Amino acid sequence: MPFEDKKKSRVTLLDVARRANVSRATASLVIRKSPLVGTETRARVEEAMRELGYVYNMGAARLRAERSHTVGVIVPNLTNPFFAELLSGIEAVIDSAGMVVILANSGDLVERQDMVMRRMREHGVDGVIVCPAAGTEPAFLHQLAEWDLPLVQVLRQISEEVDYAGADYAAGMRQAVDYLASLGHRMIAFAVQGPIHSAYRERVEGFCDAMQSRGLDPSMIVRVPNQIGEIADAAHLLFGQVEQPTAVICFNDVIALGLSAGLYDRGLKVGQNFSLIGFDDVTDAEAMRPRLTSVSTAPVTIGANAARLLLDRLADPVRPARRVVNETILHVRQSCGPIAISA
Amino acid sequence: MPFEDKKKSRVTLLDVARRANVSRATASLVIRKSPLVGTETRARVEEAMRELGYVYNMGAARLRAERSHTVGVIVPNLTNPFFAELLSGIEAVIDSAGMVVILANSGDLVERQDMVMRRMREHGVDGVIVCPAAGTEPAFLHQLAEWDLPLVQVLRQISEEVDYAGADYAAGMRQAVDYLASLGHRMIAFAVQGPIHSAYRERVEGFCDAMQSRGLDPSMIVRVPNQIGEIADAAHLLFGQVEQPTAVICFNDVIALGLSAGLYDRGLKVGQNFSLIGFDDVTDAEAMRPRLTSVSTAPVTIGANAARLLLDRLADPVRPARRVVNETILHVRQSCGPIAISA
DNA sequence: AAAAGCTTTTAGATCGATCTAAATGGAAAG
DNA sequence: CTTTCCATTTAGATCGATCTAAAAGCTTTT
Repeated sequence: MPFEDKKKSRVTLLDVARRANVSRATASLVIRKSPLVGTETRARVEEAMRELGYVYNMGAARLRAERSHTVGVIVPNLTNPFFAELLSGIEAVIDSAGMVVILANSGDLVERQDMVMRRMREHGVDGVIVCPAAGTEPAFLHQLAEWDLPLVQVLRQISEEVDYAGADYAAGMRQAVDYLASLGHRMIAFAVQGPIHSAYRERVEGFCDAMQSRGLDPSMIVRVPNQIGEIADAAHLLFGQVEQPTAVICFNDVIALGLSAGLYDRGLKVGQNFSLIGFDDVTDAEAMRPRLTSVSTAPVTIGANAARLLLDRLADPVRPARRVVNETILHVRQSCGPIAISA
Repeated sequence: MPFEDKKKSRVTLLDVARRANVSRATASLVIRKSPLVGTETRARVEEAMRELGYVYNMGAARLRAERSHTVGVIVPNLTNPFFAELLSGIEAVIDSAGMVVILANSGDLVERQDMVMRRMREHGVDGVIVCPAAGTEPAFLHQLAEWDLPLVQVLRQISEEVDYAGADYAAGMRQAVDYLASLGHRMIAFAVQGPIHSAYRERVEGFCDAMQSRGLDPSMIVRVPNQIGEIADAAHLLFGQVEQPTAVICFNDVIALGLSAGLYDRGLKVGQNFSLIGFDDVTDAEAMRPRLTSVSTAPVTIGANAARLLLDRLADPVRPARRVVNETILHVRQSCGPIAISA
């Protein structure tokens, strides 16, 4: 049994350098793939690294070089599959750039967001991708700029002067309204949910604009509960008004799933005597019956866009702010039918 | 305009110390809440920190103190809502311990898992929570132990000598089988999917044991496609055999959702002339129609358990390995009915 | 043979915290 | 009045990399 085992716990660059008969500085150049070192020397150092099982120490490197190869990501809610997909897109791009993601959940609370942001700074992240909690002030983002912390907003936009990646929600709403109108619907409701933020407003305004430009009444906006199990029971809200809708557009697919169940409970046949459109087009849409027609916002793509935006910003901190707004696509399936049958 | 702005980019502990008329060492003690410093001194230092807008530099601290307050989390697939919930449970506990999560996606590929693990080591994580990719060798985990990297397995277990947090899948299967049997079902199928790992085997074995102990035939195991859209079309696989099942247990809720659609397409009424049980009980289960009876595995809780296991391990690196296995709960809703009606 | 111009290598300072071991000051004990 | 003891405070080394500026080897010119 070798007694020299626990002696030196960590193999350092100095150990590698000694083994390869070069200086610490040269070994450092090899790691960083500098073109300055000779081919033969490089090979010798790499060999030594292998033999000793050397592991690069980011922490030490960061201290000197002021780059941590670390990106903070702050989302309001991890449980929501939509954010999980977003995160997946971010992670893939950040990973392929050789960096890692430090994750945090703001719970859509500005105070927690402040805390989390502080922690990110303490950990020395190179930049942050954040889906701002509802109620975030523009001052918050500008504060970060003040601190020289590169930042990208995703899904929700608070400030025009900061990079942003999202989807064209208003256009998505127009696609949904246009499609329903083309089927003859005139009484179209909009079922909304959750905290109020830019993405929320864009969808509501998109809905109103699209309705009004066709001479339709955009006032049938109903709020449904946040708990998925309670949405079905809220279907009656659609029919409390004087005018009865023949179709409903949902703020997201989860609402669509819930309302679909609620309409079923009331004996209505979705796709036949009532039409339903979802928003986001998460994977479940394909598995619903009838298959859900939904406006796809491609969260994975948005995440990837946000990550690329941040990488570009890191490369050039003074470039002007950019906005990458993804086109939405109306995915027509079976949950809508012509008004003729509906009536 | 003040010209002294860009001079000193970062406020260091030394700046704070000077401002408070103490030494760097004392200021350091204040940050770490050491009881050694006098009350008056502590107040003065804290005041100075506030005035200067001091931000703690983890990177520097870690270099000296050998603790990064960072935990690596490796999951095979972020897109899956189940893992998103798991992650959410982990994040909550890690966060409340004042640490942060570094996230990585192995894509269920052992080579990527190796890469990702290396990166975690480079970043100096204090420990790792990993849901091992299918096909991970026990040697892999022991290697990590060799490196003194504290580790917790979650959801899937590769080695008995390493902490593990999961659910009692076999018991969950027994609950499902017992329930269906109590309704009179004797021909029960099991629809499975995905890569083969310990959680997969535990469910299959649990199913077989439960069936056999009741004298039932456990051979009706069918594999369905991974793509959610294709599952519905695979419903016919259930009826290709000589013996026709009257009920099916699904490996997870996604399959249940898909098969439910497929059964609907074939004109079968789930809960009336065919029974269906899901597994995991993700939030969608409540919104399906008929409401899905499902075995709950509480991923958020499992995640929290894993995180606590890791924290305990960090506190005491030599304690014996523990296993925290969560009880499953059969959540009865409406997707199952007695055999009498089924037949 | 010396000077100039490359390419490659290196010593030593440095990043911002923590740790060790010792110093300081004041109160209590002798 | 000295000595001991306790509570605070501190100087200086240290963690493991990177950076700067200069040195060491080369070849090529003059």
